[in-house]
Amino acid sequence: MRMSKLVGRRIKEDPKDAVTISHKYLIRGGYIRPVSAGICSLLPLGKRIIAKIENIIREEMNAIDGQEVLMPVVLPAELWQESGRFETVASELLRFKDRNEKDMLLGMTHEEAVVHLTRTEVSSYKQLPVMLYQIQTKYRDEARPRAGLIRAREFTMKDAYSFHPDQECLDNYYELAHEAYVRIFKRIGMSQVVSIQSDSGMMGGKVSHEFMALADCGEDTIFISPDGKSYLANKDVAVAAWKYGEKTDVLELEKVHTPGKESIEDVAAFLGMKPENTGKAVFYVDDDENLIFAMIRGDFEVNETKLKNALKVPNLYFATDEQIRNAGAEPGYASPLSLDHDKVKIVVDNSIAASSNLVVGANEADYHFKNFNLERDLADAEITDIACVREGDPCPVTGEPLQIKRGIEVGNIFQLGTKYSEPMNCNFLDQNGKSHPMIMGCYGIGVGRAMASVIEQSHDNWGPVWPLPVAPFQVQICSLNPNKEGVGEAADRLYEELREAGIDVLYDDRGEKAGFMFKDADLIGVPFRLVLSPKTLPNNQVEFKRRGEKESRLMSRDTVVAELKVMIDEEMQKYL
RNA sequence: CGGGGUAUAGCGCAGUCUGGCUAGCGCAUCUGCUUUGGGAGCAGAGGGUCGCAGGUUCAAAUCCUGCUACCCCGACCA
Repeated sequence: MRMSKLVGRRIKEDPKDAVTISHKYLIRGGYIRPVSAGICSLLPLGKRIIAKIENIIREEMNAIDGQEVLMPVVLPAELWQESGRFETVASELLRFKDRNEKDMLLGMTHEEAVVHLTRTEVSSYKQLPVMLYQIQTKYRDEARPRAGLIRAREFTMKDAYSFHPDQECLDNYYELAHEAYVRIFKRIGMSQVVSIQSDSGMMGGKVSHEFMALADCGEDTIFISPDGKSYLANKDVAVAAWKYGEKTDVLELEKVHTPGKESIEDVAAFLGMKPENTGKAVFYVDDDENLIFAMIRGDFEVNETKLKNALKVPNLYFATDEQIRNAGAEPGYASPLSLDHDKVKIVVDNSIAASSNLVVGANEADYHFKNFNLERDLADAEITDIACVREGDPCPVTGEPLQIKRGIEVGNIFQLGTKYSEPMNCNFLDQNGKSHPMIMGCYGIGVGRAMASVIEQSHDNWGPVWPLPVAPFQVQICSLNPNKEGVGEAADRLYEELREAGIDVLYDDRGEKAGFMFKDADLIGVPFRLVLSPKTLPNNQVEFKRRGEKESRLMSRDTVVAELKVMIDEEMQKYL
């Protein structure tokens, strides 16, 4: 590619709206252009990178017997009504009507579509297991797109779906898919990707992992053991080996006057105690307005994801004061004592069960009780873990203090089970001619998000430093003073030779000032740079520099093509 | 969906408070000359529905009303 013809201008200044590194460089380098909030076009440079990422993904999916398909972006609502998701998924699903007033939607994920395909094409145990995948545009009507490609409304996704006759087969394949994902991210050149335990959310299913690119701008919070491998989990599901201290003798309940002390900190300070000597009450309601009373020790926060999973409800909302009063409790002074158990579902954290003589509300303004003990005062409560892990809490595996990191979710894998196959009648016949729903897994990768994540992890003050396997070009030629000493003609010849050698080469033939071309080259981030100039060409030499390194060195013009081929091969080996 | 901010040339901005010459600056673009090792200089040129719609006024980028879009924080997020 000749730079004089390349569409996509470089921009000298940071765009005012961009906050993250990847967003800035994707705009400044001429990789993407925004069209609307969370919607953008890919320019030639961006498209080249995306194509390389897609090909790596494709190779690895094919290597685990995946078959590539392409499903529609526009789907009929009836398909989503079969699974029930047309109603349950909220406003991220863009719905519309066609000219015949038929309900349609833009696909945001394709479980329904792939089940539709599989139930018509696959019916025997002899055909299983099978995995279908596609690389396709998805649309999610995000409430708040941000950070360029990190959270977009329209984006490219690789989504794969596997079908199995039994759980063991899925377990085995899930492991294969996990290994394929590890290879994919290594080949893309992301050095810091971890697979963590995660919540499966609206996708359903039990076992799931997220692949997180560690980056400060990431939206997800991850807890990691200090060794970086013993324990890794999303904050939504993270657990810790909490030590709650010793149980002590149960004391008599004692009502105390605590005027105006509503918060845990105020009450504890007023009574000369610590937050961990108190019990905190948090009220929620679910979609059916059932009231839920969650109780946890004062020094912890309730983890709503854990609570949702414990209650098996999709959504929880903070209860209003009115709803709390209707159940016989007093906001700010709510108590597990004297609650109407018929009107409220009670869930208690392990921390409460493990503690003695806590301060709790008295269900009466300006009063608390001392010496609450679960086993005496609330014996029938459901006890489980609904606590948020805190930084420094002991790792459940090693006991070391857990660390917090931020991550960008670039991929995820789920075991779906029969969540879709059962309601949608995706069945197969076993050896005995008996019909069973297929057991499913699904496996996603955000392609654009992966490109942005590579920049987040691989850049310097001048632009991205692309790993060779995904770089838009492998080699860039800068021709300085092309009208002197035959530099221009020599650069033309070198460009042709490199192309004939099968090397992806970008040729800056514009004859701009050196600094101008170098700045552009930095923004394009091509791994290998060759400079031809009147300074070295008369000696039959070209300058060679790796992107990201300071030092350059001279190469003989006669051997440069061969040397580059070797270097490219060696460099590619590092990512396998 | 709640809170905050912005909207003037392709990009970045000034001008708006206090209404008043032909709406300005830097970068980018085009022409010519000089330059050429980390975003060059000189000279010239093109480019605007001042987000949209109403209103006030002799006069609106500027004041008033409504709307829209975009960005940031939060809620939400397979």
